[in-house]
Amino acid sequence: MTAKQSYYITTPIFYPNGAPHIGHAYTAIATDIMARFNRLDGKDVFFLTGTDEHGQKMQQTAEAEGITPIELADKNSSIFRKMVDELNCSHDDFIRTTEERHKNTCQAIWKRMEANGDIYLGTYGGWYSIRQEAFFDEKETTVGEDKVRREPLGSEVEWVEEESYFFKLSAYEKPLLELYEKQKDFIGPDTRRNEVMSFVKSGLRDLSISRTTFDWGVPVPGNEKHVMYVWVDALTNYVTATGWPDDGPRNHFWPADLHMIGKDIVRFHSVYWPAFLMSAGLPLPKRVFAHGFLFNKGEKMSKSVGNVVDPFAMIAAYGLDQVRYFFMREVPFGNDGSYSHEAIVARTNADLANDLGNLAQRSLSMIGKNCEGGVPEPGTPTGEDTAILDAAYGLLGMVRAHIDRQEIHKMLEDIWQVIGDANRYFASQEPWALKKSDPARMATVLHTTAEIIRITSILVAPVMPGSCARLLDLLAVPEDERTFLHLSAEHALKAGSELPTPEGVFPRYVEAEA
RNA sequence: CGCGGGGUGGAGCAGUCCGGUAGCUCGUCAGGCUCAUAACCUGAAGGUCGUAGGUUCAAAUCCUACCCCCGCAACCA
Repeated sequence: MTAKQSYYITTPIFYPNGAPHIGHAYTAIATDIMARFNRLDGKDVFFLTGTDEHGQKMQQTAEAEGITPIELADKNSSIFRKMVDELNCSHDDFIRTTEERHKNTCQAIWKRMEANGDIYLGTYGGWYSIRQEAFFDEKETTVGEDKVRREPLGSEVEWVEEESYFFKLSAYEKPLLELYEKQKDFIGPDTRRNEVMSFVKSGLRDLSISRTTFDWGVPVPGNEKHVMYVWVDALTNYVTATGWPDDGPRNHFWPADLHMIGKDIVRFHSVYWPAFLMSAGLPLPKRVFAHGFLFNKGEKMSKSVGNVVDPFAMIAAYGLDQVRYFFMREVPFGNDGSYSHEAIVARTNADLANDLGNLAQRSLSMIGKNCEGGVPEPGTPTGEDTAILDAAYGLLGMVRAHIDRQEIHKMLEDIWQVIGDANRYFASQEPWALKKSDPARMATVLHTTAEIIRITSILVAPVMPGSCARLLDLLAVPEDERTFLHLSAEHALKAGSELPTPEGVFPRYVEAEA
């Protein structure tokens, strides 16, 4: 037996300076689906998520709250951990950048980059706004009639310089462009790849990678006055979790197969990160995929507008699997998308309650009432039977191709095509009429329909693990026969298996009385 | 000339790269069925594909100009 193919996938590490919102949940759900899919497809999966806990903002927030930075990090990191748990994410590790293992890896990678001649000490200068607590590009600032230079929101800026270590990003312009050319699927989707390539072609400046103005971070080896600035610290987490530079059971997972990210951090993952890794002599991740943003009824969510949706509240209102399904089906993955109460209700009622849920209920309740022996014994299949069954058995190949390109919405489209066909098949075969005219034929139709539910439930399990498990329970499919290896006719439902009383898995969402 | 996305039946979208009878989901209307979660099935109505030109036998699709909407530049995926 050959060793399982390994598959390492990551979410970004979340910055726990505030509460998680639906965007964090979106990334986590999508990544979880990729992880679960590959696990069911027989791969040895390592799925990493976590929190990025260093930096000036965390330090300032902690001060404002009168607690220490680590107390703040502990508190907020646990909320993100609770979020991924409630989302039913199947992560294998939850990394925190304040952990000792991470400090070791950061310092090790820093030393490798330094030894390679890519880190030097210089001066970082910029227009700094005390009120905004941020640096601004000179192009963003304007000098008013009073000869005072201001940032876009109007506060005064002053030129501030500090000692900083720099990474020779400029030296990696050509290697990066070669990477994008040679490894065409390094960045997805294509629009993001184009953006990154034009950014790199426009010229790269060296990158400031340390700070002396705060100390909440990983100390720079050999100069403890400095802490590492966000890039090296945060991105390195992906390597930390594999145990590098020490020997360990997870070493073989590096390089990562996929970094799933939001489109706002494409540059960090597709420019800075591979450059760091090249410098440190480490293998590069195979792919970076950036999904789009979610808008609340077409409007960007923001705290000031007050339309920020709390993922916990959303799960409570619609149900976890409904939320997971909705976002993956409604929004072409990689594009921006929009959500609203009406859209979630319409989508989940139509697809889950009416199509899949009702298909299961109508067929299983007929089996329950008319087939005392449990799963009915199928007879010789007709053309209609084999057509729908072949369509179902053929899904895996199509769906796998979509998932390889992170086209999660297309996977669901294809599966729901078969579910729709199965409803039409059921209606055209009229098993309720066959009950009197041809009970043996009825048994075949019911078995065929149940088999479609078995196949689709296994395929949809990455998206809706809980609900699909319940569907498979209703079909009495053994726990160890629920992987993609079992998506063939030879593992079809066995006649005579005893079945529990069917009950609805996807209730309709009914509006509360006004 | 800041960058980017988009304007296709009532709503949301696909189709645009590689021109060739305009498609999907929801909604609406009519019919059917009765196994089922007021569900399911069938059919219909509804679009001069943002505007104006151009290329072509033929343009939603290619070219040119213009109009409009939205996002980013603001803690944040």
